[in-house]
Amino acid sequence: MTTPGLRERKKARTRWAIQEHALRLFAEQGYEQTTVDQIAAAADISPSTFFRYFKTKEDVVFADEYDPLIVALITSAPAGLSPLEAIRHAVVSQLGDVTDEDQATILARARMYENFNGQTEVFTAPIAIRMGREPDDPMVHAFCGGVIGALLPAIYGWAEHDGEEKLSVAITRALDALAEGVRGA
Amino acid sequence: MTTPGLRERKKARTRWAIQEHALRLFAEQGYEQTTVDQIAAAADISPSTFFRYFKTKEDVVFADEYDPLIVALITSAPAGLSPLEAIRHAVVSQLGDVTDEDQATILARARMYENFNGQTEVFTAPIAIRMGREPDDPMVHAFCGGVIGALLPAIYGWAEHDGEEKLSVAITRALDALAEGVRGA
Amino acid sequence: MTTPGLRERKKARTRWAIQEHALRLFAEQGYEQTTVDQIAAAADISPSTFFRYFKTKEDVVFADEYDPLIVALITSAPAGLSPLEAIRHAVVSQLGDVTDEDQATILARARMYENFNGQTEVFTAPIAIRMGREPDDPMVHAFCGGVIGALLPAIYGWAEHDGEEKLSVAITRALDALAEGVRGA
Amino acid sequence: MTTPGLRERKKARTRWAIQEHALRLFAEQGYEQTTVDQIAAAADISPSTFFRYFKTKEDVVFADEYDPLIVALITSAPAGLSPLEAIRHAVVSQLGDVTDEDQATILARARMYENFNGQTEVFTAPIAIRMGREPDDPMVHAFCGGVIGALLPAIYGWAEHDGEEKLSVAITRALDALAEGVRGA
DNA sequence: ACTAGCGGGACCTCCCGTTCAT
DNA sequence: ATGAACGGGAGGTCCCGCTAGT
Repeated sequence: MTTPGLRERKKARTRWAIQEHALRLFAEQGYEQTTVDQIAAAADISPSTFFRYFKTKEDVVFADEYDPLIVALITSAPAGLSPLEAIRHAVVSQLGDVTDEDQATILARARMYENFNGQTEVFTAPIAIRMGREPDDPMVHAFCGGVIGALLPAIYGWAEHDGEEKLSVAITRALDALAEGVRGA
Repeated sequence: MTTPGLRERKKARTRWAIQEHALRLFAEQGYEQTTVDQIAAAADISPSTFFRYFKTKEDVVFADEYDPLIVALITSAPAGLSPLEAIRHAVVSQLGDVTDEDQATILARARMYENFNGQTEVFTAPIAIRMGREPDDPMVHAFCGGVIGALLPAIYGWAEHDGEEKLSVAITRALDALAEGVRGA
Repeated sequence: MTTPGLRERKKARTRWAIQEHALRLFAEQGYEQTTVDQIAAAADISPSTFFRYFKTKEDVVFADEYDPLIVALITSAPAGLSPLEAIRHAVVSQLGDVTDEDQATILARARMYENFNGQTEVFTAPIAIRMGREPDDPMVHAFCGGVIGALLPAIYGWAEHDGEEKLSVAITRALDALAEGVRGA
Repeated sequence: MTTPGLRERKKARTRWAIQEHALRLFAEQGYEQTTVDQIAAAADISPSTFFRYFKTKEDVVFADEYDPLIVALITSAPAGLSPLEAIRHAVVSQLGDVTDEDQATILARARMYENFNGQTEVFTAPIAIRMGREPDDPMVHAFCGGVIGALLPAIYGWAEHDGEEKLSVAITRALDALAEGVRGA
């Protein structure tokens, strides 16, 4: 078992170059506005090579080799922490020393979130009132985003099982799970 | 106050037909697999008419006239409820008597959530262990979805303001907001 | 024979409104970038009404009621003038008191000329050298534009008659005609 | 200096085939009446390949590799010739042995000139009278085309500089430039 | 009658899979 | 085996003719 050969190193470099340029372009121009051809040109490879390294354009954003780190951090968080605290611990730990490239990745991912932004207003507007805050307060967005994030997989799971149980049951369970995870059961 | 005239009624009928068939097809074949031409054919209109009513294919899913109802329900929820409980109250109320069309809309929206599913595993896997549940337990997904939902707007807002404050601060605040909203401050 | 009825006046006003807004939009955004729908919206009519007044989008630019004036001016120019001088006389006379609307029309027409600009370089570059001027000197462009303008109908006429005579003959005649008209024979 | 390789040769052949068939179809059916799909079918390629080689449909007509020849011919024309004579010399030289393909290109380009034909009548009608010729005499068209060709860039340049000087000044200069170039100053 | 709306079709861009030359 | 070129097909925009409501 020798040190990774020249081929492997070159492959890694190519992969890194693609991601690097793709994320930069996404940040500069937006995800939809950036074409695979542009990325390929920037990384000085052919478009087909792009697809050799990443199955789809989306994969550039979501292929992340740092994910295992988060997994490890959550797993190894102190046992007394609630799930929410464990995640906070892990995320904040990892993001403490975020490099420039990581920033680009994060930004690119976040940009893709724009697509989903539209429907949050349904919740943010009335909730802002209830919380006594402005409708564009980050805390309102965070909370409403969290609720929606909890609802979506519930609805999706319900839809997949085609109504075996009532939707309201699934939703109630999801929001309970959110509360439980936050509180620490 | 006259009757809305044939023109308006026809327009409304067309719009409804497009949405109806689009959502049905999305449910049957998936969103990506359904083409605008298919929708147009099913609704018995021309593809260009489709784009007259909805600027993009996505818009069919996210144009929802029932949203105001949710807003009203949250606003009018009993004052003592925490934000989370208020939302639960509103959502469950509205979904109590969900019609078939609503179901289709809900399902279609949820299907689009698939795109975002990829990254939840980062959290679900280790959290499932901490919660003593299976990795595909709906409650694990609900909680992790909620956390991600809270994180995304925080990250996005941070990216937009280009690092005025540390990312870890923004994230901490977001998770606190989630906790506060859940608990009821 | 009464004064033009209300209907006629309204029609004239509509026509004027269309042209007015169209030319304004062309000037602001460019011809290609302006859609008929935008023009219709600006003039507060429906797109189909637009086509009732102007057969095509192009026609807005080229429908010009002041053309007869130029014809009259050229015809009535002093007899001793060469053709070129007669045209100069007519054009300069009319353009002496150019209104704002006329300016818009002129500008719009000229913008459409952009499409033809590409091929002038073939002549301007070497001719600039021969004339001892810069390649973007207005006089170089004027002369080369003139030559091309004289060549095109010659070529086109030749193509239409499908080579009854040699192309070089047609071209020679065209350039001679240009010289003759300029000099005044 | 190696042979260009199969790849390059094939590429050149494809490009040539597209242009060949496109120009033929333009000549047969007119430019507007010919669709890109038809051209692609005739050249036995896919429509998307068409757009790989030419950014727009128009580009097929205006992409011309023979232009450098004209430049060279004008540049190397005898020093004593007036600009007009130099151009005549160059054009007639090149068109002396015009191949069939060249003919097609020329014809196609000239056909596109049709779009601009409309406004020449303003000049041709009265000028024909002054020149003592028929209104459709080729020489009348050549001369008037030349004048318009000279006027257009002047107007366009004037519009671009937004009226720094009077339009009549720009026009006078343009017509002077035409005269000067024709006469040989 | 006048005009709003729809149909049809062209243009052009993009993504991604596949084929074929090197 | 690597990668350049191509194919196929969808999305989205625009123009303009035609149908049919007011």
